[in-house]
Amino acid sequence: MLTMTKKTTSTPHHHGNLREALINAGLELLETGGAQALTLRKCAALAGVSHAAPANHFNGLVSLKVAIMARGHLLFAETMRQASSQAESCPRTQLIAICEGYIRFARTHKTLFNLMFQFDCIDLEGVDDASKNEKRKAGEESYGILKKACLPFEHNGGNSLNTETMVWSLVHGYAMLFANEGASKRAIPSFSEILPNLPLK
Amino acid sequence: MLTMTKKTTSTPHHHGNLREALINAGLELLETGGAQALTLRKCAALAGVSHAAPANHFNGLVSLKVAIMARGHLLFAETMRQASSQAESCPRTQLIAICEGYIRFARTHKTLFNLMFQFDCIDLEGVDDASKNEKRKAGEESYGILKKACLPFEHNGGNSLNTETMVWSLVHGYAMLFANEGASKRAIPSFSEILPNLPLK
DNA sequence: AAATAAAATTGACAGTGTCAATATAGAGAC
DNA sequence: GTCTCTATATTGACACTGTCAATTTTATTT
Repeated sequence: MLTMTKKTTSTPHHHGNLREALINAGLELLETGGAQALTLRKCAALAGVSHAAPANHFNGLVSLKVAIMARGHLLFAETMRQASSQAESCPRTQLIAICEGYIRFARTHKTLFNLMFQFDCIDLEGVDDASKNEKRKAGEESYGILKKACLPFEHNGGNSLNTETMVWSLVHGYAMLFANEGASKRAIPSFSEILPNLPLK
Repeated sequence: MLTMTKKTTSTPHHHGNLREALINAGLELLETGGAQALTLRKCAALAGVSHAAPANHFNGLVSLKVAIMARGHLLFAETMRQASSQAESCPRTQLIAICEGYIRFARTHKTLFNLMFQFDCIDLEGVDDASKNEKRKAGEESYGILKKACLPFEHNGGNSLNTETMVWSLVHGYAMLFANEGASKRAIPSFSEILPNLPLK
């Protein structure tokens, strides 16, 4: 008898889907224990496997981190999409809402946000292609939301790249510098107060 | 006989000035080997002492890192001061020069810059008071340069805090996002192109 | 010169990432 | 159904890390 339509994407061998489980474990450790709690061995333990099991799915800790960064960008994009959908359609209102989503994500997921936008970029030598591709794709998705919201505007000579770059720099710097509880000593202006008046196209 | 005028700030015991040497070693390791090369044991080895010697000067690795952040802010301030002194006195020219110094520092000292502006703030519980104070003071010094350059301008209702916050966010985000060689694929606008036109007071 | 405090050393311990060797489960071929 | 073979997971080891306790060395003070 032909066992037709047998699952081609069958759950692998022992665990089921360890790669996914390790990413989720990493996210959880990051949220609860901070950056230094993100450990290959802790992820493995949280997923219920031995300490060396992750090696079958990630070429070392860095590859897992890159996969987590990718996952973070998906959550990031979702936060901005949600903010956009709850705001009115006026271009400036939309842009502000998305930026506030940006900032809220940074505030809510400090450690993940920091990992995602690490400045001294992770050396991608030796990182899994899967993780790298996921990160690139998810990064483009999240950036695309901001980019789209900049399209109605014009800034410095009609080059839309100028607007994108200005807005992205502004919101990213604001999120980095002020989306921390520690900075609450000073009365920081809201983002809408520092966003320059952008003329519509 | 009175041994008057004996050095009150005498060089301590064995090493001479191990605290300073450890900070310098940390800076060097950071520049040459990246973030993960900054290790208590490597610093100790580079300073020529045993692996546990740093404990006499820093309450753990985090305290050393905070001291290194402080030192970084001094270099940061120096870079911006130099940029300022080499530019003409026109307010906007001054501001742009200082911001370009900001960006140049980020580009030149990627890992140090990242450490200095780590988003998920280092837990300062248990950090040496000396390191904490150094960092606060040096941070105020570097920020003061930018702040001063914002004074001639007015933005959104005469509140100078708005101008500072806008400019700082903008330059910091720009430095974070684009002061990396990896981002050179796209043609990024220069900073002066994205700095909005700020009316003078 | 003796006593005291500061600084550095040594040794140990629990974690960490990573590698090699081994065991095991599932997939496909017959 | 059985047999291979590959993917996956385990175990054990290694070097390296931060940190602690005990000890020794050095400098200052009395």
